[in-house]
Amino acid sequence: MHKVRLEAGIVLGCRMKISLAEGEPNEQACADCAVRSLSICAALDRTELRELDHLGRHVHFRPRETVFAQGELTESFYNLREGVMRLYKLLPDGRRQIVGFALPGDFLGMATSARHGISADAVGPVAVCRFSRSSFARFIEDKPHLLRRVNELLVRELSQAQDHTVLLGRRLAEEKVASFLIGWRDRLARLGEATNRVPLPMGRQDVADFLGLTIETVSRTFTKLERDGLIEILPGGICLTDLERVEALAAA
Amino acid sequence: MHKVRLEAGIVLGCRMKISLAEGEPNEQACADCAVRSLSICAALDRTELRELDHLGRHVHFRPRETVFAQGELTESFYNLREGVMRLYKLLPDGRRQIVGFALPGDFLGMATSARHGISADAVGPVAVCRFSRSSFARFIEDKPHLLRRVNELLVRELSQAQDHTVLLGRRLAEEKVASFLIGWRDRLARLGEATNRVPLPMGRQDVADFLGLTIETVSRTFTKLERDGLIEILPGGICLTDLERVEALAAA
DNA sequence: CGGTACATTGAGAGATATCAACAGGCGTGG
DNA sequence: CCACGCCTGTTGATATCTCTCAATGTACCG
Repeated sequence: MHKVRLEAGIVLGCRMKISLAEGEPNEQACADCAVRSLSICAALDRTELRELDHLGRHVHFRPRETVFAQGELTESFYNLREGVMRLYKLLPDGRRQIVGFALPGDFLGMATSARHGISADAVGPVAVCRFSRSSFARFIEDKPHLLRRVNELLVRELSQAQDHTVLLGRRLAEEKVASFLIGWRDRLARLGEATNRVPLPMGRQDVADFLGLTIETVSRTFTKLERDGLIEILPGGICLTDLERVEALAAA
Repeated sequence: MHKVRLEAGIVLGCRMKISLAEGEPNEQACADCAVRSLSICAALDRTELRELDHLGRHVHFRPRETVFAQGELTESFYNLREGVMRLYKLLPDGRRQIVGFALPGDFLGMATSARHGISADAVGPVAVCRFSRSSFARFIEDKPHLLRRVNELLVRELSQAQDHTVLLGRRLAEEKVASFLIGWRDRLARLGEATNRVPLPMGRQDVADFLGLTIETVSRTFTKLERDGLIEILPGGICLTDLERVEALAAA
């Protein structure tokens, strides 16, 4: 049996053209943005998009680079255009909890307080649109449709966080892993990658820190699911061999 | 040593005058609302408050009564005026995870989808302001200041959810309990009850379901913290005897 | 005073963590 | 082209925390 590495598509940012520029002017207009329909920008009309062009700066990050960190002053907001990001919190003794993975279209960095409550860094190569907090605040201030859009995204995020809460508090390792695979697959599906082959651009440690497990338990659980015929472990991802049973576990 | 029952103040809704009315007209105007400064209503001017008077209905719930349930159509939003509510999710097999406790000023029921993602019921007697979803949507639609206020509350809730996520995924039972006590105390403090005596209107099972533990573990952990001199267990609540050490545990 | 619901305590089981060893892929450099 | 080292992932043996099951205790209420 020959296993092919799961190639993540464009949304996961696996095309390796990386620029190191720190805030190049937007060579590409918002009007042509690939993730516009997914992001907060979906709420904007042509004029507003042109205005936004001047506010945002395209920035690229290499794998493992930090975009912003817990405790830092909130000076910018970010619209993720390409790639995957880890959002996490650290305890003083180094324990880490990943609160979520960000995908293209996600809007990051919102905070009531002056400082970021979480850290965010790039899983693979990442491209974002960066906005200065103050100018973005001015831009959004009097645009009810944009405010409603932000609202909508926040409610969705909150709902996701609540689901995650149930997973962490009340599910067994096997259910956590299955639930993660299904959830991740569904999110990718909304971006256009819809198969039962789920690319996992993040490593096992990331999965563990997301699910509140150790890396060993995640590894063992994957292996068990494979032995039981629910999944197949491929380099770079997972194939959901028996989708029904994985979904059953995830719902349990 | 004589232990006095911890009396929760007005915010916890322990004054037992309960009306069973199903949507009485607002006998009391929004302008005089005790929780206005805490709620989304803080963003409204006098005219808007009068308008809101006509949209909201005062409704009371008895202990354990359900305000809305997971899966139900989202027909109303709720502004909690008095009392404490449990917000939770159930797994098909009955496991329960409490995602949060609501206090006066909290705005409940927001959902992107047509159905509620969580259930909410009254811990003790509860008083809410109920708004029809559609009329509230119409009211808020073109009011940027109100939309910004809602965003602010959502961001705060999201941040709380993320903290909860870390607690569930990466903390030991002792840290969870300490963290819960500190967090609950801080929230009550913002409502005006600021002592080291923390009333706990919810039962042990609720605490357990909030912290992702069993009732026995919560009980044992309380007992251990008391034996170690960090807290004193009182009927109806907890006294933080050694605040420093409890906070150290909570931060850990 | 008995009943019921809630809380505490104990003993043992079980799930996951920890510690440790090993395997495989990949890039570097000889 | 192969050898080496590094990083990531897997597997095994044991420890530990929390759960489960069961009994007991306690407050509240009719």
